[in-house]
Amino acid sequence: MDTSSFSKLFEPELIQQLVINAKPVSIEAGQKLLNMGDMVKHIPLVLKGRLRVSRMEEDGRELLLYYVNPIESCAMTFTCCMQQYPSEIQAEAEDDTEILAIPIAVMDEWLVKYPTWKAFVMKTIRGRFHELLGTIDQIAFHKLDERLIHFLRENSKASGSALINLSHEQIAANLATSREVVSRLLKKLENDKKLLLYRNQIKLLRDF
Amino acid sequence: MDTSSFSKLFEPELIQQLVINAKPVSIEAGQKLLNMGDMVKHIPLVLKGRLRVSRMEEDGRELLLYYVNPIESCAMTFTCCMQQYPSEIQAEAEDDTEILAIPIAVMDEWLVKYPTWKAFVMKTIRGRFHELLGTIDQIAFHKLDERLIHFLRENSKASGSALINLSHEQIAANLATSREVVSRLLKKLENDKKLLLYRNQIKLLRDF
DNA sequence: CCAGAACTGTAACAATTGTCACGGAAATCC
DNA sequence: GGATTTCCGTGACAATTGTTACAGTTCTGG
Repeated sequence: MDTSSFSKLFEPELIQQLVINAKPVSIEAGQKLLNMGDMVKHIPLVLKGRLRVSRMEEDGRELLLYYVNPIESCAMTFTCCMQQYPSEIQAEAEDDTEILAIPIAVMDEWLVKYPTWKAFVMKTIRGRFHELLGTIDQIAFHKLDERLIHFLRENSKASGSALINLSHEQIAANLATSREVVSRLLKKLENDKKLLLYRNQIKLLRDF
Repeated sequence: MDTSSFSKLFEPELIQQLVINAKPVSIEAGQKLLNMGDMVKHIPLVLKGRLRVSRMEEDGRELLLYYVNPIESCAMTFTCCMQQYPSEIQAEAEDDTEILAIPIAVMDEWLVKYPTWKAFVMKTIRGRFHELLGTIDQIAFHKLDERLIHFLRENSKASGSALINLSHEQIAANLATSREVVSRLLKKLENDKKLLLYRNQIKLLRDF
């Protein structure tokens, strides 16, 4: 197991514990890791790739909450699992993703034992609060065109590329709106020379 | 200091620590406890009354995030203060409120030392995540009329009364919309015999 | 290659929400 | 009591978003 990415984050003893207790798991892009209502059995610690955390309504409408990137974990999972509550969110792999699955029993123990783990947990929770607040700001205070631009920017930043490989349908799901509305707004952005539209792909231009 | 409400929650030794370290503070209704951007110096533990936690845009629009009720604390404060980050939210007293102000230094220590404190912190964080997700659901998936009804219901439940003492302007602020829109929707609800409108007051009827 | 599926473009229209403009009623302040 | 402020009602209109319908295009699987 390659634990080098954690060497600056955790003390050696904790890394030893990680090797002993955590199970490496590979997830293909698009595969579900956790459904809403599931009981959380493991904490995912992302090594490579990216997890998409979202929320879904009964009617199938979805809303992106945040991403979990490498060397990060999922805060909602911490708190849900520590009290044996069912998950209120769903998580799926955005790209091909590798994680360490940490059994919930040990993480509670580590919290008391390893200061670096405690700090990591707190940092993770703070980060997720921050992102949730960002999400709330977006949907409460911004119009759909701004939210779309924000979404495309974030997506581009995360992938490190000006190319976004998503269908209008998928984008609409992330913003909890309809495909037609997204198509309309995207076309407007294309007319304004902000981007180029292809099938299943969007290219952001210089002055996006 | 009256610590009886915590006797079931915390072990005796921790209650001793509370008495030694926590400072009782009274806050009048409407008074600000924390502004956005402030550094957090103390954790508030609510004894009586209620704190309103909200978020504000530059242009002055506000959005209610959640309430902190007696024997609860503010999760965002935990994580902000433990890493010395400025607050991303503001808090003010909804009613006349009494809190215990706990210095941040000790709470970190308690986390390791007292299992009941750790459980309390985790429960608080989970609860806030839950409420934030509820807020997100409301604004992302529900129309304004539903959100208004939801807001009135919550408010009534919290105060334990069918009377709501708020102006249309204040309600609009909580929902991040305009006064006129709220007036319009309230009038519709009144016509539907769901409630009665007075100046600065709303009375919810039987079949609200 | 053909059929069907998935994706995109677009017009027309409906519903919701936001904004402006006012007027009147109720509370508050000298 | 009269002036001023705050609150509420309401009409008219604009802007945004949602919905329906349909056509054309590109991909995919036999």
